[in-house]
Amino acid sequence: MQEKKQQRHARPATYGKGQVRIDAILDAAAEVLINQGYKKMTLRQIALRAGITVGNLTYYYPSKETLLKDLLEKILSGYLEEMARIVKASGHIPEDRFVAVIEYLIDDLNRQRTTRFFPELWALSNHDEHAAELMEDMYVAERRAICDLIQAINPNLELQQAKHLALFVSCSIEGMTMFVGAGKQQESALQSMKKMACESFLLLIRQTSQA
Amino acid sequence: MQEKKQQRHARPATYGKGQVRIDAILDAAAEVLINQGYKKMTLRQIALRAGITVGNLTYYYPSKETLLKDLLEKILSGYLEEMARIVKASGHIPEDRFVAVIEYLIDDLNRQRTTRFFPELWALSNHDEHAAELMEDMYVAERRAICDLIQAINPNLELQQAKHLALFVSCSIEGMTMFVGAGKQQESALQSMKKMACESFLLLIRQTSQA
DNA sequence: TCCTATATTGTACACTTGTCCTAATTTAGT
DNA sequence: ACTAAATTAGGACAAGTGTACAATATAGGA
Repeated sequence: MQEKKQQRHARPATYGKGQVRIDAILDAAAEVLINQGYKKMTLRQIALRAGITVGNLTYYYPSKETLLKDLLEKILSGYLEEMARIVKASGHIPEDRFVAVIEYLIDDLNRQRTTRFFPELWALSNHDEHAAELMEDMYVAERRAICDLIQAINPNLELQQAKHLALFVSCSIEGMTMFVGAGKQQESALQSMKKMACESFLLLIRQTSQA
Repeated sequence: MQEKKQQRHARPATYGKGQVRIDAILDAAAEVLINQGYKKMTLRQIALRAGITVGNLTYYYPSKETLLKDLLEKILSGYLEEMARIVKASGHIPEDRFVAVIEYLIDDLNRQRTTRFFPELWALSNHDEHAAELMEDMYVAERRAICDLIQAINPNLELQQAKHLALFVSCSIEGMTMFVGAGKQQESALQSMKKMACESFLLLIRQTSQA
């Protein structure tokens, strides 16, 4: 039962000041990544946004690689925690909980932070092994949560079927990132997508039968 | 009835040699983009892969921006042409044609070229206006094709409904890019996704009623 | 063959990148 | 106040970036 510990790659900050700095650095890095893209996410831009010097930045993060690791871990774990919160907070009727999760995920596309970050992550994980691992971990957890809900809705499903359904559901929603939400289509489209997705997924889950 | 002309941004090549060079440059650029990502898509890498010098490269493309334009236009128009070919080649029963298109799009995810290129494009279009326009043009055309098929399947649908359905279908498939196909999940998952997608989409199209 | 536009090379430039290093400043416990 | 560790600033570095340009080589019609 190994717990995946939240390990920081930054220099361990002993004074309070250092801890604040590290947070500021990661926040600044996230802003730059989201507002300007990974290509322009340079140490100097991050330092500028964080209000410190490059020298100070490299004191906490001796390499850009470690900074990127911490940044991705922080952002991704944020999404996972929020997801877990939604699952817990929703009622006890499986259908309702499923719909709550779907609607949360789709509503999240209204945040520019989301619609800009994930394509960067996907592109990054194409050629960055560590980014790929972190991304995989997050989606595995997301699919597991969705899979549980699916099995609660239709207990007759085999595990493999439920897993494939969860994968399909996850894909369908992630695919909206580039097209729906923050500054892309009209608001009505997002509402329409939500309705369509929920109805379509529930239909698919209920009517899928054992092999 | 304006025709969007396929305009090259490269220096017009008068000799045959020049035309061959431009093709080689774009092919090399595509390879580098797909194999190493946009960040490493440098003029020197492209020139190396194309077997020419940087000086020669900048003779045809005086700026990296124009090279990127031609590259994206070439790749995207390739996908659009292939898509149009599939639509034309499929039978005359609407359902069959729809399924053919869906299956083509999903099967295409078996090409690493596809699963690597599109995330790069999505990330690029986050902060590159021109990339965003080209991408939008392609997806608009794709959705129009899907929308036509949807209306053929269920003529009772209002245009807006059909458009939203097409958007949902397109999103669902694009979302698979990061998770299914070339070196991601097992082959069985892709087959399962194909089956699920077709059944689910057809169900959704048939049962959606007028507002 | 010769000649001119085309194609190609090699080099140079100004700029940005991540990383490194030393000196100065600040912190918090004694 | 003193001190040792932690933090910060500022500058330097080599490597890599896109771009510019003059010199050379090649193509293909006259």
